[in-house]
Amino acid sequence: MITIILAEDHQALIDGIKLSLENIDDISVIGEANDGEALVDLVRKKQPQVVVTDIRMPKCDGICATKIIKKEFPHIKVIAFSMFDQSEAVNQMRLAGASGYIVKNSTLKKLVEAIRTVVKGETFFDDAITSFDTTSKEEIILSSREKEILRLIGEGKTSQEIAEQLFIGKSTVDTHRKNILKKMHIHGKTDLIRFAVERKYEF
Amino acid sequence: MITIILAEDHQALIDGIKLSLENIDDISVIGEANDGEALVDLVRKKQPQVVVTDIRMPKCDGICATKIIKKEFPHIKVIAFSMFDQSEAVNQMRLAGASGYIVKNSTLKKLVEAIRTVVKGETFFDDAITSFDTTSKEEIILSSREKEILRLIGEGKTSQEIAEQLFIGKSTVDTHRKNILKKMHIHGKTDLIRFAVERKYEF
DNA sequence: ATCAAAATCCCTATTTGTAGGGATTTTTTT
DNA sequence: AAAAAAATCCCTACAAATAGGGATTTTGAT
Repeated sequence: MITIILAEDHQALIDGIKLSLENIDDISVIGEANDGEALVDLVRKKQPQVVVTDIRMPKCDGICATKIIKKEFPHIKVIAFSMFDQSEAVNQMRLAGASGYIVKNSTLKKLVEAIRTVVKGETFFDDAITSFDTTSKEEIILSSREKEILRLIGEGKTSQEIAEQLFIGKSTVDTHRKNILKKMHIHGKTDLIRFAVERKYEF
Repeated sequence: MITIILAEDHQALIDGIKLSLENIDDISVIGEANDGEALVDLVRKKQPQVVVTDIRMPKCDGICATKIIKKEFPHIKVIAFSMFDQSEAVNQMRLAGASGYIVKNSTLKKLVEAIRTVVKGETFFDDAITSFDTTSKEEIILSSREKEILRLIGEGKTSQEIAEQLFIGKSTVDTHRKNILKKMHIHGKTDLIRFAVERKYEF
């Protein structure tokens, strides 16, 4: 019997997946969580064989949760379950230690296949994943100040407004902005905002 | 027996909802679609009592599909099922003729409740919907050129690049930009991009 | 054929962001 | 205590977007 824990901030999706997996004899859902922190706590308590987690989640995202889980329990397999085909996110999950990645608009059959594959020690990456750079070893780590500023950018604030809110100079905000762009290999405000919007959960 | 059709571009979610509803005696899922066009076709063929549809969908979004359905079959109730609490989207769905609105991270119980409520002729709007302007009667209708430009803005293109791609002047693009901002009561590029990104399906 | 809407273009001015460079101070880690 | 990382600030220059104004042409519908 394969024991798994589901993490996903949309309860309807959890309910749906759980119900579907009830018909699968060799898989048992032993827990569920709606955010990263709850997931990590639950994993510590129940120690499942596989964790299926969304990437975008409140409190501590899938990447963050995976890092903690893999550090404490290297044998537990993690499968990322994402809404979008974001190559950067895939890569970050891979670096965090995830063994599989499937997009949400795939069928539940694929999920079952992925679960069975990772428990065998193999990896399972969805065909739908267009491009992910297996060569890249660099981890994008934003400092807390950078995350804070990125969040405010995503909220639509200008550098000037952010500076006033944080009681720092506009030049400082601009510098952080530049560093964020550099770290993420991004050019232009659109990509920055897209990034901020797509990651509009807690950083 | 309440007959319903589900429309949602994420198959996993459809599978989950369908399975959950199988245990509900008075509700029967008689069809499913992954995009707006397929939904409208299916509704014409099967004429369900209720349509539960995502807003963000390929080809013809939930708003567009709802308008067509309500025009051809005013008696069919439509419930919007959205990922986000976007007040603008809620309002547009309401104007298009939707009888209900629930966010996806609510439980399936709420969905069942919503379905039973709308068949009685009542409306069901999720408590999670923070603010939606019931007074506003204005429908935001972007012209096809404006939609095209909004899409390109969302892809990260600058006015200059858009102008070159469409073989028009930069000033024209700027004018369209201004008109889009005005029509949507939006200020600043961030909101514009947020809008474009959140609506990154076909317009 | 006429009217309205859509699409096209230009002007000025201001604000905001990007891209380089450099520099200091504070905090954290080793 | 020394090294590394994070956070702070400033400079110049250029590109891009916003906001106001006005104007013409094309297209679609009655």
